[in-house]
Amino acid sequence: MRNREVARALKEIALLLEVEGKDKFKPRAYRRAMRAITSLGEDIEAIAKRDELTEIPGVGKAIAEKISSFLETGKIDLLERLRERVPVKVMELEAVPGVGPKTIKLVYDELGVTDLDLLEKAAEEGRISDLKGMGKKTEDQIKEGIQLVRVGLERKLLSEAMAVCEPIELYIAEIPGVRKVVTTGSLRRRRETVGDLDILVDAEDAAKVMDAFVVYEKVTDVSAKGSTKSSIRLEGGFQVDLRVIPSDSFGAGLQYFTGSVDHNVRLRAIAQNAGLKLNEYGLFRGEEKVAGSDEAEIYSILGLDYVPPELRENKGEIEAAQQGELPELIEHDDIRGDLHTHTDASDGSNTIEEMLDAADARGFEYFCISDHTQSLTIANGMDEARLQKCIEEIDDLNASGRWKPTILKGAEVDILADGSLDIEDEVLAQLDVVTVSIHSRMKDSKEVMTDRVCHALENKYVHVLGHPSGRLLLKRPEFEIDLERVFEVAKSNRVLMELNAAPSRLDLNAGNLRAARRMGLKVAINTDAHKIHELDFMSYGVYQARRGWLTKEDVVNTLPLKKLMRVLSK
DNA sequence: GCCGTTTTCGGCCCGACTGTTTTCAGTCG
Repeated sequence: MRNREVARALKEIALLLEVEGKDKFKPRAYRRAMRAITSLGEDIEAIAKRDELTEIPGVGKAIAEKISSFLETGKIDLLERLRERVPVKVMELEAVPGVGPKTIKLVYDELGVTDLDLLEKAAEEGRISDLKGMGKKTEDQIKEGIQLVRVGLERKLLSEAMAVCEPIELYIAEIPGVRKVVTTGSLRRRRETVGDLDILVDAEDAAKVMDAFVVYEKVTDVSAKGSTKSSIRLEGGFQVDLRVIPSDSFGAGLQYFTGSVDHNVRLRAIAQNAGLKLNEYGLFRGEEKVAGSDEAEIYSILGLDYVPPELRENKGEIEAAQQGELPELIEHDDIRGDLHTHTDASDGSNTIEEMLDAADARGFEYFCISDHTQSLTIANGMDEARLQKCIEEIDDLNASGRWKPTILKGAEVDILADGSLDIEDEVLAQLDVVTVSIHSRMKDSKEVMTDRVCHALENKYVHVLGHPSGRLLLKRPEFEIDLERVFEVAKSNRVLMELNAAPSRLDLNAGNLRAARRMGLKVAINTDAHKIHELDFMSYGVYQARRGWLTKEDVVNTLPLKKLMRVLSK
């Protein structure tokens, strides 16, 4: 996937145009296209190949040509020319909090600053505070910002962000006079990774909330404190914004701060066309507020069904909501079991009994044990003989009647270099759920990888393709693979796609899930738990499924056992 | 540069906060 590279190039063009300062709408257009591509979820090269770049909102003929050029040659003429005219490392300067295009232009024009080192030098020498419109405080802020960039402000996994968020929400909830605390932004939309927290508060006394918020124990820096809005940084640089919104505007605030930006821009345009105005305080006709306290009411007045936060990405949810065609998204309670878990028979941490106790405690109706197979030696993968023993052990455990969930016999079988499997068919034939996964040769070319996976899916004993894209969020990109072809082969061989719920994977991504759904493929949401507490990853899987527009009907582990077994008996 | 149930030309989201300003520009979300 080269989406990120393309987005980066467009952003650099936008910034350079802004620094040049000739036209302020052109850079805005490039930024809009950049945002659309960032949240695409589908491989932009595939879209380019289909000649459908201009279907991306914000991408017209001119930008489409530049994207094509970038994909083919790695270059964009305009960008090259801009870099010559404005030889400034805009991307690294822009990363400094508090520094935007205008500041970049100023320090470049007046001080010849072209990169982070020169910016730091200028700040250290006090030359920035001498500039018009700049002062000592701004200079100090820039110095601190440079340190933050150097430390590396990165996004957090959704799971980590939620772990940071929870105690802060509790802390705020206990401030006297606080009526409601909701975290909005990308966390509420359940994005895979989160850059900062946006907390919304309904309280009697805003000032009291602000005072308490900025002295939260883990605060290292207060970057803003006003009467309704404050920003802090936590240890490690994670930013948390807090807003206090009046009760009768709380729903509008929720809507506004949940975003996404593009979803909100569309919504405000719909309001405008209806002679209304939408902002974080409410929906207004002239001076009169027609909605504000209730988020759903805003959608309703604008003629839309309520759009769940996970869908608010301007990816067709507005149109669907207008036509009453939003899918009824899967809920956590729909899940009846987990089809991919590990025990200490391979690289899991808990015994099969411990895992079963945990599954029982979670009220599962069925539970599949699927340890690794022999090629994954590092994970103590099983050969046929050990797997055979496992199968017999599970028969005994089921017979014991000790656990409520029916224990399903499974394995996570390795796909070898040539696409064959590392366990003999006669053993696979005895398993209830055969999941196949790639764990090796992840740098294979797209062609080879796609052939490998498709070949594996043609084995008649295979039920599920595990973590189909192989990515590790913030760590490892997806491997090169033509998922569209994989989906087709899966469909004709009645193979299910896994949505791996591990928060570091969330594999498939939302765009892939939608594509799979469109093709009529069924999905299994699995935790891939290696420890008992990882069974709780299921929530992240459900969030991701919702982001991928999946309904209960699209997900096989919402089925009662009998129906599930019918799906699995190919 | 993009886009259109007012428009193929003429618009382009907007409010809070900060800092450096006596009334506003820049950044951020």
